[in-house]
Amino acid sequence: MKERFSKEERRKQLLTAAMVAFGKKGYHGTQVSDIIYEADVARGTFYLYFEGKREIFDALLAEILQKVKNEVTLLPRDAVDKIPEQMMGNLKRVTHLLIDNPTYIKLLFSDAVGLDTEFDHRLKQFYEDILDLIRRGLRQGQEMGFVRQGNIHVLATSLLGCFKEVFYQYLLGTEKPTADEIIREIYALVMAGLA
Amino acid sequence: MKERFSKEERRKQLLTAAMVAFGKKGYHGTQVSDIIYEADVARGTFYLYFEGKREIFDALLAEILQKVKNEVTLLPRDAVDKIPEQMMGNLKRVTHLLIDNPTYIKLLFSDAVGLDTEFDHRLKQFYEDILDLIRRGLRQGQEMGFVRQGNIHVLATSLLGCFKEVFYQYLLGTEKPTADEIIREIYALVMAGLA
Amino acid sequence: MKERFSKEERRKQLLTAAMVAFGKKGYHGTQVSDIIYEADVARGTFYLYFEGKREIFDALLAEILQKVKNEVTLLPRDAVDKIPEQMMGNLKRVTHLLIDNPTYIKLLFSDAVGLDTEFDHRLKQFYEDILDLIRRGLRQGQEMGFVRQGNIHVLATSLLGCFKEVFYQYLLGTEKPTADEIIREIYALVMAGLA
Amino acid sequence: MKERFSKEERRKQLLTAAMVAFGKKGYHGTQVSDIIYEADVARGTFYLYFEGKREIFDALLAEILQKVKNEVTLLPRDAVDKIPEQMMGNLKRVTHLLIDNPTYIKLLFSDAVGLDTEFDHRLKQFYEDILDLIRRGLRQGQEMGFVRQGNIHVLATSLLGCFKEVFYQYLLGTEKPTADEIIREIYALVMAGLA
DNA sequence: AATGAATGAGGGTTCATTCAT
DNA sequence: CATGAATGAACCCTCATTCAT
Repeated sequence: MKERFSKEERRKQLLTAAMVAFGKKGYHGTQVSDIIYEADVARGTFYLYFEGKREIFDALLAEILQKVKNEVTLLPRDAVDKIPEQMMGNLKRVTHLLIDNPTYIKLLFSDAVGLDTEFDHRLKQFYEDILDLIRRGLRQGQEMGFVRQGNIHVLATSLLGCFKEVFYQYLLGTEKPTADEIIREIYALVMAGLA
Repeated sequence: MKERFSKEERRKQLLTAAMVAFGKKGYHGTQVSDIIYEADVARGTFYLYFEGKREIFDALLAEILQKVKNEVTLLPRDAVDKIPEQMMGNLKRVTHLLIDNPTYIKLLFSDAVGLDTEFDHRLKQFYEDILDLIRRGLRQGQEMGFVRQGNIHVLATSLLGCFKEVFYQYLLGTEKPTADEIIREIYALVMAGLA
Repeated sequence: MKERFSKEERRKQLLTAAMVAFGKKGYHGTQVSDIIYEADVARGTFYLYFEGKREIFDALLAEILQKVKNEVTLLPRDAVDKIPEQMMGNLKRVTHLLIDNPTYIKLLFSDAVGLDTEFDHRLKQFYEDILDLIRRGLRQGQEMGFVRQGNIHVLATSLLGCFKEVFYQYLLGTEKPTADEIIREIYALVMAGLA
Repeated sequence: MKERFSKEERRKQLLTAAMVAFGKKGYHGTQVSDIIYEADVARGTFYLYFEGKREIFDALLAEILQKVKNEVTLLPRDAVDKIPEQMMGNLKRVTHLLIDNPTYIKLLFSDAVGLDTEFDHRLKQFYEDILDLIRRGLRQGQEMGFVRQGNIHVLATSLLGCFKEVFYQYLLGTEKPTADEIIREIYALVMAGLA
């Protein structure tokens, strides 16, 4: 029998193990065996804390999504003229969060994608929230005159895409730009396009 | 026994069935049974044409990737001042291809992602090619002075991301912009940023 | 379309191909594909001449068993004092037949064994015939006084075993005695043993 | 859920079930389903203990071969004049082992034969060991003068063959001699034959 | 008489989940 | 609380045989 942990510790331990396991082999490539091996816990114990493989993945993603939101939802509202700085701040914080935790990138951009309809819905909701945020920023910008007119939806989506792709390529490719480079370039693109 | 087809037709028929099946339930959710049911073909027949589920998916993706490339690789080279038009053209053609075949979007942006290492490599190669193309365009733009300096890699990746995300959201979300809107907005963003 | 053969030639051609194939990989290891590839004949053609894999194997074995019997059934009957020479002759002829056609050994002692109940019966019948022959020889030997008393069944079986095992080891092992050595030794064992 | 067993017991139980199943229908005729039905165990349980059908057969044969060796390897070495008795002892013990466990005969002389190359090798090794033993006995006999000169290899093989065939016919035929008869006859053949 | 694409029953193996201890 | 042996539905793939041409 292993050392005793509080319920909460055990859960954390399993979540961590699952993150490692999923990070290595992806959702489908990971077996419950991998997780319990990583956590050094018996098979049955796993099901004491989570309903199954799917659920622990959910929990993991929920955690990550929350962490991302935490870095981002603190938006302006009052001082409208600070929007650019605020967006810059969001950009910075999320970038650092992801660069510091590459496994988050893997799970978010790889394993979570196309898992199943239910999950797609959850992911959609998450991106919807983020997009909403961006759209609000854009609209305020438009009202203040420093953002041009145009289809806000496509615009916001594009911005999100810039951001996501950089991380996706970070995961896939060999090109590993620093957080600062990423932030600077995206900000510049947003501000002035390619010109 | 079903109607007789030439080997090539049968293969096509199976590929089409597979596309439908994968499009409905995604790679992991699809069983070989689904494909042969869709194709109205016996189990053994499937294995006469493909080594297995993985291989038919590969073939399908290869086909899609090729179709995308076909719309895109026709790049400038001589008349440098036509680069913007050319990129616009690429944008247009690929957009129409994808909007006309939403299943392509699903397979490319959802099922193909995070499948396994071997496939990641293939996808990486594909995006690498596209990124290369974009980078070449950007460099020429820089030389001609209408693209500002900056980290070309991140810039190109961002542009790719704008594009991909729009389609990804097209798949996920309820917002279905028309091909024209998509093209116009991305082009505007690229040209001038948000300003 | 291949050259035309008479029915009989085609059948022979298939039997030969089957012998080669079975000889290489054994009954279970051989697929119908192997046989038709070896025979350079289409799949359907095979079933035009034989009811199936099992039947062609049967035919093959029947042929071999017959060949063996042909070398052996020519037994004495009249001139009782010639029995030793006759047995020696049988020994010689069968030995040469098998050493010259090692595939026969493989099929007889390896693939045919334990195939199924129906085949076991056929093999049993074959050995029963051979054993009968040996027993008749032994009985005559007993009457004439140069074979000692004893359980004729076990004795005959043992003699058959001597013989079979030598060939089985010929197949399995690295020790490849010549036909002459084999004949001489077994004959000596039998003779000295029965004295 | 069935009664609980120790891992070792479960393994034994499966081996026993496999022996029964293989004994009934032979290796190729037996399905994993037969084994688990016989063992009254779920499909997955089987694969918890053995890698597959082939492996459990291997284990079974290894066990039988070991049992046979156990009855036989206790050879002379010091008192050379006791060789005949020792061989007689070996003969006796193995005969009783096999007569008491007819399934062993089936597996050894029927199913194990011609299974595949890897297995042929294992079987070859087994017989090689036995043959070695017999050859050693024969050589000592030659030195002491009660075994005549001759090709030791063929001689040893023949002796092994006598023995094997008796059991093979025991399996195949209707003639079921008692252990004593078998022993007496073979011994007599060997003794008188070598004199 | 010959062909070879199509068939589909059959068999093997995996792995998420359960539950008696 | 923890354990890990047992479960069995789910799936994949093979290959002997058929039959339209």
